[in-house]
Amino acid sequence: LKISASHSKEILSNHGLKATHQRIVILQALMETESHPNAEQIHDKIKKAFPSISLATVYKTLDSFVQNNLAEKVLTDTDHVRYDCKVHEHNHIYCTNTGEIIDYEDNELQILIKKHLQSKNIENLEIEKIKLVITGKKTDLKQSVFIK
Amino acid sequence: LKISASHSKEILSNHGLKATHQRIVILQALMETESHPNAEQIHDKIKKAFPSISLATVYKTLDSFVQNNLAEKVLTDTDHVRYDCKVHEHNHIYCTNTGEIIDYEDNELQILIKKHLQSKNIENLEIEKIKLVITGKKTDLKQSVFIK
DNA sequence: GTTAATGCAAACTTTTTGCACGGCC
DNA sequence: GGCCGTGCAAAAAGTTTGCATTAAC
Repeated sequence: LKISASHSKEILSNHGLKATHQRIVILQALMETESHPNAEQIHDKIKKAFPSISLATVYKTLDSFVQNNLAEKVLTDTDHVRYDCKVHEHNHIYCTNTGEIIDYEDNELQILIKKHLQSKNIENLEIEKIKLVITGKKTDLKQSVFIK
Repeated sequence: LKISASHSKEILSNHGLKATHQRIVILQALMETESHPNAEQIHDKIKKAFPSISLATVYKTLDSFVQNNLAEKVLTDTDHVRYDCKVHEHNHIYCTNTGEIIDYEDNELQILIKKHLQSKNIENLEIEKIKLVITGKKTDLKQSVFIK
């Protein structure tokens, strides 16, 4: 999802963040990268157009995005933290062939699971969100997973 | 789940791993720790009774457990790798208050989700396993989450 | 006896921190 | 102009590696 600098600026303001050049560019990069990048990948991507930007700033900025509900950390089975622009509750498919993390949106599924959990009535737990993690292999590597 | 040294030894052999003193003790520690520890926590726990054990060995051993399907890495939203004894497919509850990872087993749920995914017929994906991650807060911190 | 695992220390990778400087509101 | 964000470099945290020693089968 490509967004303009002014739109990025607007999103930052709406989330109570000062719209610095660095944050504008990092948010743009995060929103237009589908692959759930880590801090270093975002830094690499931005450096071409903005060579002075520091990796430490990317770390700090991504942290501030998470604090302000603009992004969330993605759980991986390696030890690396990756980021996902927070749009709405969605699930992830981990491809064990390629290491990709693919978004899987399925509102019906979300409702199905929540209904089930409600019926189970888990005591002493206030559920904030749920996420299904599907691990598998893309069988046709030349082609993206097609979500019906 | 407490297990004896001889039982631990047996499990290791059954998984094709040489039953060294270190591995026996690490497996015992992992099985009896409900909190999904990381390498350092396991090392700390073992050191009391086995002061010469090296942290590097704990890392190597946990890796070998994962390779041999005795354990699996747990995905956290921090950057730390934690471990879970591999028993069977199960879900996790992350408590945002305490940082705990609590197992949630619910076979009905597993079946429900799988049926749904089958009906959705996701193309080009061979599903290996699914795991639901529930994020929430334990409302009564003095008491453990009770799974009905 | 042979082969593989362990312990140590050093290296490496990823992330965080402190502080002086600069830019946004 | 005041305050917060940034860049730099150094430190910290977490994990891996190489190699000589030791233990399992």
